[in-house]
Amino acid sequence: MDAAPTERETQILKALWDLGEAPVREVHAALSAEGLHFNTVQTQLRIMDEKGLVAHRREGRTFVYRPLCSREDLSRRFLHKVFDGAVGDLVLSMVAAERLSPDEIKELERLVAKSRREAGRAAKAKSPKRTPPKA
Amino acid sequence: MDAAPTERETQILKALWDLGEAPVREVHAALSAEGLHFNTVQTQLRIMDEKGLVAHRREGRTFVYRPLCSREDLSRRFLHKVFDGAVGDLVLSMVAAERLSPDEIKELERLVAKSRREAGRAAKAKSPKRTPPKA
DNA sequence: CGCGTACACCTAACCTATTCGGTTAGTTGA
DNA sequence: TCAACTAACCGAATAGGTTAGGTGTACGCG
Repeated sequence: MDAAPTERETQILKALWDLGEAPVREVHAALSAEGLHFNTVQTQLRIMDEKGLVAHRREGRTFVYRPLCSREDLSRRFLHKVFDGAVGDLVLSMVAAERLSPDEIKELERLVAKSRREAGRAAKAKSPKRTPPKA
Repeated sequence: MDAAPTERETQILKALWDLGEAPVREVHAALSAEGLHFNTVQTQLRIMDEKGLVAHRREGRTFVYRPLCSREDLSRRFLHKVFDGAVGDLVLSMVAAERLSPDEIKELERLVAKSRREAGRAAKAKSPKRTPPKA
């Protein structure tokens, strides 16, 4: 995906991240809190398909959609748009903005330490991991 | 600011974050790479003013603008929009998306450790901090 | 076969974002 | 005082996002 998802599209992507892969009906159901018309969701998905944000396959007579844009993609986009790629600044900003509790900060330390350990290995392997589900 | 800045508005905000405070002319100059018409920038700033994304004061005959929306604000918005507020997930995602070098990871560790140290103190004090630049 | 349901597809309507052209009105220097 | 400059203000034209109403078709059922 090259195009940046709009607000609504992001919402739909979120539903797909949870569902992994789903027909319009399920996406619509997952977004029921929004009170959108079925056709609205269907149209959005078709547009997102054209944009390359999602892909679909036929399952009998219905289309089953799956996301082509991950949270990482959005994170990267945001990072460069707002922080010009300075990860450190983003994290600092996060900590400042979210008033993390000591527990949360410990958790962060743990995560960072873990990724440090994995960094060495990942250099050689392909580091799969974060590719969304696939039913 | 309640409204989310659009793409262009984010770009203008970035210029203001760097400039701290500036008249249209300077913002326009800072965005010269975009080849925008002066009036375009001026109009955008007026709209952003109405939206509450920036504020202005008179300096003789010209308006001097300053940002009312910080990087933290956008970070928070993004965090909740995409990760439902899970900071840890965001950081993980960042690390995955940006292929951080061991050095960068060490830097992150340092930042997190520092904020941990500050968290203790901030608990008792009022934790000011949150006021952006001021020329 | 005739009907209701479920779905893909098309299109219209509306709203917002984005970009400028044109106008008006202070300021300055000749 | 007038011409040139600069900046605020107004409005229009275009594009894209968002929503939903219709149409046509395949499917299962009495």
